[in-house]
Amino acid sequence: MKLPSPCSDTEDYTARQWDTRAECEVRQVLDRIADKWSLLVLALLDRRTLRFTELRRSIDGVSPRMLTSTVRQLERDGLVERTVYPVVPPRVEYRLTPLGVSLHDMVQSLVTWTEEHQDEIAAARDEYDRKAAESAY
Amino acid sequence: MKLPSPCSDTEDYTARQWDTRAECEVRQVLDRIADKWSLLVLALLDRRTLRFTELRRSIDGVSPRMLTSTVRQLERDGLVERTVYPVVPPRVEYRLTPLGVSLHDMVQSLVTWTEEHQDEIAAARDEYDRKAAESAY
DNA sequence: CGGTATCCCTTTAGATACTG
DNA sequence: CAGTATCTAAAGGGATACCG
Repeated sequence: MKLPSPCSDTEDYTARQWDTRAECEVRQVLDRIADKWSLLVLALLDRRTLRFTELRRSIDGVSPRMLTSTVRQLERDGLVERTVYPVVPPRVEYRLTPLGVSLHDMVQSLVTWTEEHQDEIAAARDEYDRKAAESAY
Repeated sequence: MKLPSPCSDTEDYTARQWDTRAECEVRQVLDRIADKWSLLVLALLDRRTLRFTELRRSIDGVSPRMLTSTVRQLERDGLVERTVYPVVPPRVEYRLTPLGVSLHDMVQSLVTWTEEHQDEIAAARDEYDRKAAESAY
């Protein structure tokens, strides 16, 4: 995803001027946690060290290309630590950094919010779809 | 975005079994707040009612197609309320529902997390890029 | 004013074969 | 084992013209 972002020119998120820089920090974090596999990796590495193939087997449907790309981005952002052991066959281990743990905690509270409100959302959707269906006649 | 999701088969997010249903609630909420324009709309409607054109003018670069799609999804999820006044020319107003306010609060705490850790992330990236650059030689 | 409809392009992700 | 390379498919989003 690109441009616009909930970054304000001031310190206040609710300010009226919106930043459209791709560099916006909030947007970047959001893009990271919202991508298709990052959250799974973050959760699997919670209090646990896993190797590449272990991650791959634990995440149903991920291709080696996407898993590599995902862990590399997480590593680049300082959320995951990658350790290469110079042995044959190669052994590479992944674990969360303290920053990764912190983000995982943040995500947990989003999960909690979702659990608390999923019924409301579902009800809203049902009503919306029902009204849409009846006005189609 | 599609399939996999940080939904467990149990109540516990940290459980080991991962759900790959597109219906996962967490994934749906994440997809909503991570899309390109929803967060901007949510923030602009904070404590404020705005008309379609007002939103459009406030969000730099949004096309009518995307703005319509964005507010419709937010409305369907019960986050935004859309009120049509049967006058000519038409008048349509958007405002947050209590659920929308609640999600906006949740997002605010993500913003806060990001502000608190953006220096760490930036430092990690710099180091990663620096190492990548030097190992390229 | 508040949208829809249409077309097109870019980004993202999946499949698969291959390698140090 | 832990990836990389290449190709393809699909989703997301932009531009623009038009309509009730």
